[in-house]
Amino acid sequence: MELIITEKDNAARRIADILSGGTYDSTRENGVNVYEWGGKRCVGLSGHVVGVDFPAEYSDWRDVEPVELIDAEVEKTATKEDIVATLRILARRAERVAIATDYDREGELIGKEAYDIVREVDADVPIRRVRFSSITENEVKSAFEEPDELDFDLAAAGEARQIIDLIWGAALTRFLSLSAGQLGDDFISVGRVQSPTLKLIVDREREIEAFDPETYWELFADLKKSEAQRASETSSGEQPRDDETTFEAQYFYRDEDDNEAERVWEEAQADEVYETLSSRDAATVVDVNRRTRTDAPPAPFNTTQFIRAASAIGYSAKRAMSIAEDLYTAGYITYPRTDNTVYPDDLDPEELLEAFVDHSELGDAADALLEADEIRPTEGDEETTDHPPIHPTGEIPTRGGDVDDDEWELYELVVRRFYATVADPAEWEHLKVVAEVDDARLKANGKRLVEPGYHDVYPYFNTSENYVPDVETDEKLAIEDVELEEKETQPPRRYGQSRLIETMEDLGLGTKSTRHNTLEKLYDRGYIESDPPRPTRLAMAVVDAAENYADRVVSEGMTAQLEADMDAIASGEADLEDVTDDSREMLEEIFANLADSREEIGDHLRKSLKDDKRLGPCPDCGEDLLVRQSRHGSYFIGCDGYPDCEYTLPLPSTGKPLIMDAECDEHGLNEVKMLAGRQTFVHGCPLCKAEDAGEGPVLGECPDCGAEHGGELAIKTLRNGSRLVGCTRYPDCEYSLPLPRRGEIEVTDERCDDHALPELVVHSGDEPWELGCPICNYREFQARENGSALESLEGVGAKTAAKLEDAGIESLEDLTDADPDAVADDVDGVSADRVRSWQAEA
DNA sequence: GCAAGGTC
Repeated sequence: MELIITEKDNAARRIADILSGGTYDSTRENGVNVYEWGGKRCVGLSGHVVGVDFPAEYSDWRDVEPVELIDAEVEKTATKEDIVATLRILARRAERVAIATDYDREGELIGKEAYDIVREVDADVPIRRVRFSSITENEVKSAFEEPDELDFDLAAAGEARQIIDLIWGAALTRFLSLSAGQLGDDFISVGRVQSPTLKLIVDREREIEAFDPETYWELFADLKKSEAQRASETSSGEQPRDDETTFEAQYFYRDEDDNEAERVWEEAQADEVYETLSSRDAATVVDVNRRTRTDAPPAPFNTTQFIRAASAIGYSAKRAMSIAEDLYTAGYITYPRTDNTVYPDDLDPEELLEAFVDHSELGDAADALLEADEIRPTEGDEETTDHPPIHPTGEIPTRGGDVDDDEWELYELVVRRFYATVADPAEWEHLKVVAEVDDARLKANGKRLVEPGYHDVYPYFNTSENYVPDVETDEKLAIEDVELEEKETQPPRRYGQSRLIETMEDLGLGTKSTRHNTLEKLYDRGYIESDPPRPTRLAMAVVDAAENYADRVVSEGMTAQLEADMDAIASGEADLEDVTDDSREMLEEIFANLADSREEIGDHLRKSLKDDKRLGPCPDCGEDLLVRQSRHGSYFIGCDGYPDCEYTLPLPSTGKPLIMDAECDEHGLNEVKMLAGRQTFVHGCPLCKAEDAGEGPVLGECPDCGAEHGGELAIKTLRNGSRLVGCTRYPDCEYSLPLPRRGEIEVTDERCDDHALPELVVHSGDEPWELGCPICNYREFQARENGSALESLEGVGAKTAAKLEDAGIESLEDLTDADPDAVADDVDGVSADRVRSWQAEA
């Protein structure tokens, strides 16, 4: 039996189809598809099925100094066990093996991983490598007729990357996370690709923050071609429409470098020009310049250009790729992850166009394109072996049936881009007119699309025209209206997602398959927010720290060097050990410098984390109000002065709060926006909102003002639907407690011994849960949020603290009262002696 | 619970 191994199931099925002439049988082994025919079996991997990692003894972040990771062993372990197991079973029965993974570096490494798995069960079976850059009958068949050998050097280049990325990423990520005490879900990550990408965003933000706007003036005049002149030109003698004779011209002058400049930097000078222009009735045309420009059709889609085009019609990078993935899996478009911008020879554009001619929406354009004498597609700069550029397969989905509207929209984009690549160039006519008023000059730039060319089939680019009438030199134009506009220079704009992805590609950061994921990662890590992405203070602190101590990891130079090293490994000029050893040495040096600065770095990071949550001063005590999250996931605003100050404000139940720059005039608090995808909305000042609260059932006396003024606590519902327990004397008394965002709240008859408030039960989902007394509930939460006091003890981290809490020891007091032996029995990995030493410490 | 790279 011959075993054929591909990179993914989809490719396995298509190759089986081609090689078997459609006669293959499909079976499942271990939940993995296997395609069988005439003595052959074809199975698809799922990309990498093994991954690199450190041995288990390095997995506890607190027990291992990050620097130790540098020289730790790096193991390969199966990450897709079912596929690895299936591969082993199939390999045992194979007499020959063909590795048919993707034709690029990572494909070679994935092939090598499969090779190693096969070799474990059979040391002798012949293993060959077949390479093809698109899954078409010709390419696949000829590849299998001339099998080649696996390129072990190329695979080793990929392995070097894996090892270096793991060591640098893990060691520095752990160092920063530990220095700031950010463990668990909120770790602070660093990596060869994510950090330089983050630095791009942070650098731009620094420019924006440092930007100092300057005032300047621009002058415009409406010029009108005289009626008489116009009439004499129009043979029919009919009056032209007014908007066809009037056009806007802008004042300009020559700067020191003899370039045309429009901005006037001195007000006095602007006024002077304004006077000149206003004092005359007419301007004289001194120059007319007409030229035609050819506007070439765009190159075929690679991943980046597809994302860019999708983003121009309103799709985020993530959404665009997810839809492209679905269209690919369903067979409507080719593989969406590609660097290639040159169609392969196998692609017959005419044949593909013919597939569309009968289609109700896409047929006319295809018909028109087929009328051309010769069809020659455009080519981009990048010709690679990985996959063809993204194009339609010729299989057309039905709109509203096979695909929904969004999917159709992106499908149509891919089809029309293909159309554009085989369409004619467009032609523009540019007309530049310069007119003079005394020594002041005005110019107008007109443009007209004279040959729409590819724009007819690809309507996604801006083709708006700017009308300037035909005029002749020395012609007099009436000055109708003069305007002087005061403007300010603008800071540079933030990068949008697609612009970032393009820049990453230019800098060589990430790959076609990972760039959009890297952006998502930055969002997940709390480094960027909103779209276009804006960096958080945390992001700025992380980039600062990296720039100061590990410059390499925030520089695109690390990737450039790694690429060069990988090329050297691939060509046999270097080996994996040389390259990884050098890299380890560099990281050792970085850690030598980092050692003394751990606290300083941690302080800066912690401070920035707090800055990201700060809204302004607490109206009760003046400390900072911070956005916090309750144990149940809902957000609210609490005071940093807790427990001395128990001031809180509620937040809406939908979305994740984003603190905006805008401040409330009345309370001096930053306004809040709730990020919830399409339902994102601006909540505004949370204190203003709280003042609109509606009241529900009364629970009992207000602990703040009840004794003195008779205030009572009630469940209140705000206009936006969020709830809280607040005082009936609000706004005179601002005492409040948070409530969960979801579920019905039941007020039970049982009362809390400490606070005399009723216990609350929340009904949401299947199981009602006991919230208990709202004061106790909030105190418990605060204890968690502020970190357990137990963590202040020598050698107690979040994990141990949690274990102690589970055993009923929730405070230092509980600990000193406890019997050390009983604690040691209850808590795994804690000895009675350790408990005694904590008791002494407490 | 670290990275980046495949794939879903």
